[in-house]
This record gives sequence, C-alpha cells and structure tokens, in this order.
Amino acid sequence: MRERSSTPMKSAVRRTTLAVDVVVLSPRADALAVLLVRAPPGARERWTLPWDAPRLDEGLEDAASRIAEAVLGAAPAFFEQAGAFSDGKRHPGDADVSIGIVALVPARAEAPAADTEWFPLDALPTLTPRHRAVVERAAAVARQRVDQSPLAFRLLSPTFTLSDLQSVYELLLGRPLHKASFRRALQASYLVEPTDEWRSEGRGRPAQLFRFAPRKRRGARRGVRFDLFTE
Amino acid sequence: MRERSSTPMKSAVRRTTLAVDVVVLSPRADALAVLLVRAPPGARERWTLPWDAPRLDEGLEDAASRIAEAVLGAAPAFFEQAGAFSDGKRHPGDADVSIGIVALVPARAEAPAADTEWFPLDALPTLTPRHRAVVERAAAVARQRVDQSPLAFRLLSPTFTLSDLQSVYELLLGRPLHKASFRRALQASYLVEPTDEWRSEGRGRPAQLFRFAPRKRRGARRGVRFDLFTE
DNA sequence: TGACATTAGTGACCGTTTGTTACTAATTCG
DNA sequence: CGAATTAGTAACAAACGGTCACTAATGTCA
Repeated sequence: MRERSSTPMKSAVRRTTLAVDVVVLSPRADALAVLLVRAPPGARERWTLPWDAPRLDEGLEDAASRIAEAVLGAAPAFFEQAGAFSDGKRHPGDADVSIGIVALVPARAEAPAADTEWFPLDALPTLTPRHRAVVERAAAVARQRVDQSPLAFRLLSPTFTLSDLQSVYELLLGRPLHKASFRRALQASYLVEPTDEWRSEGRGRPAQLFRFAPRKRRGARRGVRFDLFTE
Repeated sequence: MRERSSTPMKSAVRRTTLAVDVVVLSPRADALAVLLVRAPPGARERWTLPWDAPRLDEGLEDAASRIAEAVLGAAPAFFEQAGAFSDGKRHPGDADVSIGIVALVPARAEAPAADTEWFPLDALPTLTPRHRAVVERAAAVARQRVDQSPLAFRLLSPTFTLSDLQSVYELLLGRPLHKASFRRALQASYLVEPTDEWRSEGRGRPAQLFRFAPRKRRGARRGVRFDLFTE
C-alpha cells in the first residue's frame, strides 16, 4: 500500500475570520430584487450585502436573522443556506470565509432602513467579488429549490391570488407558465386553500385570495426524473 | 419609523475556529456507507468523520479533497457542500463552525487507510453531536439532489450496467423502482451511451456496460411540480 | 443433456398527467 | 352600452408513467 500523509484529524484548528452574508430577496417591480447596503465612504465598492460576524454561541441562522432585521426592521420568516465561500476573493470585511444565507420577504414588507436600496438581480451595482459570488449562488439556490420547498410562498403576503403566485414562480423560474396547467397542478397538490376574500386590483375581474395551507402529503412518490439535471 | 440598531456592517470580524468535515459516501453491501476514522485514544467517541481546518488560502473543496485523499489514498471526483453548522453542538476538535462536504466515491474504490472503516448510514457508531448532524444533513442532501445532478453516476465505476445504476438510485431514494420505467426514462434523457463490453456476473444473462455521456440538453422545460415538497 | 432458476432487456396496454386552445365570468374604462 | 382586461374552467390530444408479460442469455443441478 502506498505512502500516505499523516492523518489531519490530529492537527489543531486555526483561527479564521468568518462572515455571514445575507441575501435578502423580494419581488419588486416584476423582477426579483436583492437588498443592498450603502458602503461606508472610502470603500472600493459603494454597495455591499448586509453582513456581520456571528456572535459567540450564535447560530448562523440566528446571525442572519439579526443582520436582516437590522436592515429591514423585522426579521424575515424564511432563511436558507446558500453555501460557504472561501476562495481568495475579496470580501468587504476581509473575512476568510463567508456563509451565504438567503432570506425571503414578501413584496409588501416594511420600508427598509436608510442607506439601503433594492436592486433587481439583473441590474446589480459593482460588489466585491465575494459578494457577487454569494448573490449568484443565492439566486441559483432559490431557483433550484423552488419546487422542493415552499419558497415561493415566502415571497408573498399571507393571502395572495393565484395570479400572484404564478408571477412569483415565473420570476423564480425565468420563464412564462401556462395558467391552466399551473392551477391544475396546484389544485392537485392541496397546498393552498381559498379564503372568502376577493381582491379587486383596478380593472378586470376580482381574484379570490388564497392562503398557504399544505395538507397531508400523499405518499405516492413517482418515478425517477432524469430531465432535471442542471449541470 | 422605529428605532433600529446600528448597522452591523461596520463591526470587525471575530476570529473563529473552523473545520471542514467530510462525509465520504459509497455504496457498500447493499447500503449507502460513510467512511469513518478511528478517534485518538482518550476521545469521548471512538469514531469521527475525517476533518481538518482549511489551510491558508485553501478553498473549502480543496481542503475536502486533501482530507478525503488522506483517508482514501486518492481524491474523490465529486464534492458537494452539505451546509454549515454552528449550533452549540460538540465537535471533535471543538471547532466553532463546521463546513460539511459530501464526497462520493464508486463502490470499487481503493482500500481505505488503516484506522478507517465503512459504516452503513443506518448503523452508525456514536459520533459527536456535530458530526451526527453533518452526516444526517449530508445524506439528506444526496437524496434531495439525486435527480438534479449526476450524483448517482459518481457512486459507480466509469462503466456500469443499467441494473447497477438502478440499484444506486434505489439506495439513494430508499424505495424500489420499476425496471421498465427506469430504463425508458433513462433512454429518453440521453445521459448514458452503451459500450461494446458486457459483464457476466455469475448467473443470469450478461449485462451490457454503459458509460455516463450526457448529450446536449433539450431546452424543453416542463411545468411546475408541486408534489416534490420535502417540508 | 435438459429442465429450471436467474438476471437482462423490451413491447404493449392503459390510465393519468400535461400542454394547449378556447371558452365563460366579472370587473373598469370610455 | 361595448371594448378591454383580468380571473377562472372545460375539454381535447399528446405525452408520460406504472404495470404486465414476454423474450434472451447465462449458470446450476438433476
């Protein structure tokens, strides 16, 4: 058997600088937007993701919640890890490692803090290379998991119309969906239930409001899908 | 507008101890197995995941590759992040934060280093709470992404029979699949191509060997699926 | 040698799902 | 009022997917 290096498991851990970078996503003006914070004067880029180092004994999601609350005024209800980043890319705080965390907030969330602004994902200002990578990964994660977790519903108010829901799916997937197919699949899934309220949005027929209320899942898993590969 | 705490973006990053914990998965004896390392004498648990702190300017996947190579003798070809862990749970090296990384190796990989052993996922020895969580998350990630990335093929040799492939899918999904449906879907996906070799495995008709050779993707994405929610 | 067990691979039936078109319903605007 | 606009549904045809039944090629064993 060939020579092997000594097992790394005995070495001591090094001290590293760690940042939690939060990607707050929300649908704004027919595009998915991310909330950025104005960088302090003198910084090389003018905008950054909201970020901070996690505090002692603070979970990563707890840190993300605290960071998001500082810029939003309220904590988002949904977080998901987007990955860890430690390539040599530059970070605003020169952190060795970033944990990217996606936070989703509905379109009608409170006005954000001063010195913050929403930017559509396809019109971002210059960010540090690390933050650029975090945002791209976060968007990819959101798109990838949209049909595995109730992610789309976290981008909507507690009650919403089916057209609202379809729009969010179209934003996330980046392609138009057919109304009849979309509704038929949704009905079959028992994920939403109608309320007895209706919303009249200017012209056109008023739409019934629904709420997210997933019923018990039908165990009937179907066959393997080979057509969903993304790489 | 209500009072808000000062923006965290100005605070300095703290120093944190960081570990990369690697979950090497491989199909062994009709079960998915993880490679564990015998802990040094005196440790509270007798087995740990292979882990180490990342070196200076070393990417996380690079660290995972180095750690896996130390126990396997060769670097796995496939890595995927399973998440970051920073709850208060105990880690063998008392790292504040763990990055869990899944590595996949084919069943016929080289013999592992001394002081290592394969354990089926459903018969693990006692691990530190942190490592237990990392393994569980890693297994969940592998299962979740099996039909989004060519993960199953990384658990097989470069050439394999269609029955081999189906077995891996069944291991990952934890349920039996129907042969005819599985093959029909696979053929339609243009993910594999036949070689002109055959394998005779004791009794029964010899099986043709295939290799993973994904063809150009058909742009035709289909509708939304609401029946894949896992939470 | 020949019957049988075992594994590989395919054809076909048929109920379900899904893309699509086309319709009806309820509202605002002019 | 009629046109425009948005919501919601029925129904058809094609594709998909679960299942059964069959053929094919090998080893085992009487």
